[in-house]
Amino acid sequence: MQTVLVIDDDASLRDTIGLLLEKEGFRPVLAEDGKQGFRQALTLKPALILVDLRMPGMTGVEVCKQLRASGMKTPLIVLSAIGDEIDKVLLLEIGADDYVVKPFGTRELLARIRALLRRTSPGDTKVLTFANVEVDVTRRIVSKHGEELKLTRAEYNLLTYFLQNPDRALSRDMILNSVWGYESFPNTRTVDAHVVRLRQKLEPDAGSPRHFLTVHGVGYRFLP
Amino acid sequence: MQTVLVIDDDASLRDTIGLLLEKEGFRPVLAEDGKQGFRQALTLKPALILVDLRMPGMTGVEVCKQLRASGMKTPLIVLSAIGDEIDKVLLLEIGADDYVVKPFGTRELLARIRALLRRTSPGDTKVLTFANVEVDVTRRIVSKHGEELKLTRAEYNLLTYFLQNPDRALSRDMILNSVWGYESFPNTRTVDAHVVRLRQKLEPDAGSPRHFLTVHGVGYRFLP
DNA sequence: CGCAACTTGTAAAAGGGTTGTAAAACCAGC
DNA sequence: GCTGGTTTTACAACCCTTTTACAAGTTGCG
Repeated sequence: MQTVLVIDDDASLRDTIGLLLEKEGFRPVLAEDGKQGFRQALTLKPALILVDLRMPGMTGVEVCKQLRASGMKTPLIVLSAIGDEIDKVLLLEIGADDYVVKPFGTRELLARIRALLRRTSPGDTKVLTFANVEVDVTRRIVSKHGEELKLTRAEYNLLTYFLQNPDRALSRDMILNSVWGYESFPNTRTVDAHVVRLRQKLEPDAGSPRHFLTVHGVGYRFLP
Repeated sequence: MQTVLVIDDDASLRDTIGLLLEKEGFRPVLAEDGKQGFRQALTLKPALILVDLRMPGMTGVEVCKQLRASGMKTPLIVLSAIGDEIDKVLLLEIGADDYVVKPFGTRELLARIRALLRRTSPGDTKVLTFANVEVDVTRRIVSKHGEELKLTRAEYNLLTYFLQNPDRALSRDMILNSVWGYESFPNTRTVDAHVVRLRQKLEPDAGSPRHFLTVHGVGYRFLP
C-alpha cells in the first residue's frame, strides 16, 4: 500500500482528501503545516506528496525546495487556491511534478495522483537506440541485435554521452570533462582507448567505423 | 487461479496475450469484440480485464463506461495503439485503472497487471514471489521451496525493495536512501554485507548469483 | 610526390579501484 | 550484561582503468 502525505493547513480539506485516499487504497498521512510535513516526508518516505501552496509558516514552495535540496525525489503535487498567482515555471523549477487548482473534483485529483505515480514509478524503462544497438538506461544494459553484451562503467558512460550528443564534433577535453568530471585528470589518450573498445563491441566493422567517427586533431563525432 | 478477460479484435494479439497470461499462472478468457467481452465480464467476474481501446462496434471506452455503470469494480487496463490520441484523465475518469500503449513488452504488461491486482485486491494476503522464494508481505514471512526461513529486519527491507524494483540498476546510494532512509548514514559497504546474506539465504548457488546481480561500479540489480 | 611531424589505432602491462566475504566491533532492546 | 542484529573493517580476488609503446594513418610543406 502506497503512502501519500497530505500537507494542508485547512483541516476540513485535509480530512476530505484523507478519506478519499483511504477509500482508494492509499495510506494517507496528514500534516497540518509545512514544518511538520517536511519532517514526515523525510521519515515516512511517502510514495507521493500533496502540498498546499499557501500556508502560514513554511509555505508549499519552501517545503518543495527543502525536500529537493535534501535529495528527495518523491513525486509531489502542489495544491493551489483559485486566486493564487501560479507561475508554472517556478513550480517546476522548485521541483513540483504537477499542480491542481482548488476547488478540484475528487476524480481529477485521483487521476493526477495515479498518472504521476505511474510516470514516476519504477518499471518504466528508458531505452535509447541507434543502428542495432539498444541502451536500456534503467537496467544499465546494452544489447546489439537484441543480444545483451557487457560494457564496463567507463564504456557505458562514454556511450551514453555520445548518444546524448549525436552528430557533434566533441573534443577529447569536452569528453573528459563531461564523462570523467572535473575531478579526475586522466590522459586524453584514455578517451581513445575507450572509443576503441566501444567500436570493437558496437560497430559492425570496427576497422571502418560508421558511428564512432574520428575528427582528426579534435576528437570524435558520434553518428547514430 | 485468477481469471483475466482479454477483449481485443486483433486475433493474433489476443492469442499472444492469452498464452502469456497462461504461462504466468492466470486463467485467460478471450473475447473478440466489445459486446461479447461485456457479457463475459458480467458472467465470469474476472479478476482483471484487458480491453482494446479501438474496436469495431463497442469500443473500449464504451465497455469501460457500461461496466462501471452496471456497478462492476473489476480492475481494468486499456490497451491503446501508438497513434491513438490518449487523454489520460478521460481514461481514468471513465473508470480505467491503467493503460498500456501498443506495442508493449510482455514484461511491462505483466508488471502493470500485477501492480493493478496488487493495489486493488484488498485484505487478502499479499505475496510476492520469484524463483522458489515467496515473500508474504502481510505476515512478513519469507519462504524458499515452501520452507519458512528467517530474515532479519534489514534483510527483509532490502529484499522487498529489490522486489519492488525488479530489473533495474540500483546504486548503493539509492538503496541506502530508500531502504535505510535519509536519516541514517551507514557506509555503502553495509549494502554489500546485506546483499551477501540475501544471496546466501535465497540464491540457489550463492557463488554465482542469478537474482541479486552486481552492477560493477554502480550497485546491484535484482532479477526475479 | 615524399618526407617529417604529428595524430590516432591498438594491444598489452601496470596499477588502482571495486566487490565478496568473514570476522570483529558496535548497538539496541530486554 | 546478554542476545541478536547491524555496521564496520580487513583482505583477498577480481575487474576495470589508465598508461605505455609502437604501428598505422593523416597532414603540412617543400
